[in-house]
Amino acid sequence: MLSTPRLSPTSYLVLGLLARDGPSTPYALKRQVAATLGHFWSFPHALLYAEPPRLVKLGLATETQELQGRRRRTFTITPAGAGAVQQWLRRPSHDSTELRDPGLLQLYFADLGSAETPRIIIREQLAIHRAKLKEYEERASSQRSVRGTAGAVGQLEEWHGHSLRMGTLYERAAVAFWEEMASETADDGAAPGDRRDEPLIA
Amino acid sequence: MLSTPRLSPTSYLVLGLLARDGPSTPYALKRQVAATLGHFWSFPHALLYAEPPRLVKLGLATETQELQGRRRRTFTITPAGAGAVQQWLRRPSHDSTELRDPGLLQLYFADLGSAETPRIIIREQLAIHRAKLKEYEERASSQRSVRGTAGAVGQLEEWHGHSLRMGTLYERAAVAFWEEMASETADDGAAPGDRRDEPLIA
DNA sequence: TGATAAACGGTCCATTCCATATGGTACCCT
DNA sequence: AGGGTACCATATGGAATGGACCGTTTATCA
Repeated sequence: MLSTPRLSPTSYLVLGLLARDGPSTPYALKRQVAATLGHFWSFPHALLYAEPPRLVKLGLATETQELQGRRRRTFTITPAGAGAVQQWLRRPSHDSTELRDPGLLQLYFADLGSAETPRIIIREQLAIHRAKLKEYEERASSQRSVRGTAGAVGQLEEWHGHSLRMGTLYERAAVAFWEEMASETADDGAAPGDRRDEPLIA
Repeated sequence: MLSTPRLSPTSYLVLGLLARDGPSTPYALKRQVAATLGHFWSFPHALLYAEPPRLVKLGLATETQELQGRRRRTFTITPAGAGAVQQWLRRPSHDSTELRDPGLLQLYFADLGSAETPRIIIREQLAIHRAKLKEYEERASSQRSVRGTAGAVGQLEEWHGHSLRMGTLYERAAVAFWEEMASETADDGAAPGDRRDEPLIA
């Protein structure tokens, strides 16, 4: 019970989804993830097929399988699994964040290029993240308007908004990051007022 | 020449370090990385031993080996390798960022816990990132004072400062992120004008 | 001085991850 | 019924991961 052989982030992802959405097939998990966390933390679908059986072996979930047709396997969280989630939520994650950003890597080596290289890289990354941020925010606002008309929408909508907010917040941080880089690098003819609203068009 | 079978971020990391620091052993690469990018992008050392030979096979580096003692292998970038780096620096990285943050994952499932769970998680993450930020900034300032006394210090110091700035900027973004989360979740006195951010509690 | 420990430098291995290919199932349309 | 296209799932080969392990050099101290 206490000596679970160390659960991975993937384990908790699956357990969490099973806890929140109820019994699910791996395919359902895959779609959930793709629509939410998948935007910035890629969980390959093969993983989401491989993880639930592991959880079953640990007694944290159970499995039922269709006997005809697609023989879909549906996984259900057990009390032990739910307990593991609760325990995890109470235990602060000291494992440090992995930020694998190709743009950051380029910036790190920007001094190997020409004098304009840093500015070019920064401008590019800024454009990319602003575009993504805009996309999130637009989707969020359309979401809101839908909700406005429909009164009490199901939990689905609710967590959808939840996940969108995560993406939004992350992209907002990224934009802030690159803007800071831009201002630090705006040596020569630096920005006069505020160039924050440069058109995003490539 | 153009049809290199797709170089990975790891490839460019190694090429970039070879370009900047000159001929290096895998161990030297490992130490460089650990002191800089490794803070937020873990490259396991085994990778840094495996990658250079691959680059040799592609003609982007050459290898020499000590014949006695530890039989260290030293790798040197070739003109083709240097060209690949330059080309890469000019090509914007559209591959999206991977942000693998256990804290973020917990936050995503915070509604499965008790009412205080979100606040606890946010407070924890904020503390963690603030501590790291402080550490970076302190090291940066001690760095500066050393440089102040020594006049023209070598390039080593320069890129060291460079890398520190990266860590610093990243942590600053993280702190901003979690502060934003904190302010959004400071419900009890909920946001007056804007209810978009309904409390996460189930 | 010699013995021992500690740090250095590197390799190897079991496991997991990951992307892609591929195979089966259900539904839709005519 | 036939065939096209989503949908759903697994298989597979290569890479990444992280730790154990091993030889070399330097430090410590009796």
